[in-house]
Amino acid sequence: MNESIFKAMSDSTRRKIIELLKEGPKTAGEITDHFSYAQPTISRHLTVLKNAHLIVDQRKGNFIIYRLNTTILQEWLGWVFEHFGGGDSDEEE
Amino acid sequence: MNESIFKAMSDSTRRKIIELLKEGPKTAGEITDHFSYAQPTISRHLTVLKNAHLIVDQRKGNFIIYRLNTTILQEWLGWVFEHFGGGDSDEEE
DNA sequence: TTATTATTTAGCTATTTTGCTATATAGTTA
DNA sequence: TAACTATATAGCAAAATAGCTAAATAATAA
Repeated sequence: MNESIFKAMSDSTRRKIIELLKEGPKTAGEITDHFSYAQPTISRHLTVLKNAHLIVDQRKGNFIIYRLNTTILQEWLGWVFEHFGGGDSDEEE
Repeated sequence: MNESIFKAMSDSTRRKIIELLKEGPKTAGEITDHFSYAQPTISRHLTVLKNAHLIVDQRKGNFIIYRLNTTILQEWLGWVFEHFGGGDSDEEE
């Protein structure tokens, strides 16, 4: 569950896609245009992000619009901080 | 640079190792004992974490002591938050 | 020096990942 | 219906990952 998010996040192209979608929803084509990879390659990256529930898609005529799933992203950030932030051996004031 | 950290973080065993080391420094053997993987397998995970500079090692006689590199971890958390936290389309108050 | 202990490194296999091209699908337009 | 557009899926190849066992290394102890 978190596992699929970490895996999704471990690829730099996918991280860039997430940053793109922070600006707002975009079609698959618009996303593809930001990269120099073939269209199916980006499509599969989108699938990975979708399987991790980090993004959500919605058909609109011919296009498919992707948008960030803010909730999941925030939850993940929360989890990451809980587990890796604070509470070190050496940092006490 | 960040890439190697994300890759290191994308494996659940390595994340557990980091959580272990948050309790304090441990020898490779102590770390290994927490898992059911063969000792060389854990050793390689430690190498991955070391290459990402998330942990640091120090020989002490026969043993090798691993400790968390708190600085790098904090930096990474900061980066993650900068890039993925806040600033959504939908969340304004 | 030899043996023992803790750990890493080498080398192998199976699986997963990431890219590609070619093809299929869904929707729109003529 | 036929053609066109946007996107996904299939299938392949190369590379990376994660596990294993066996062997090497470094330090200590006898």
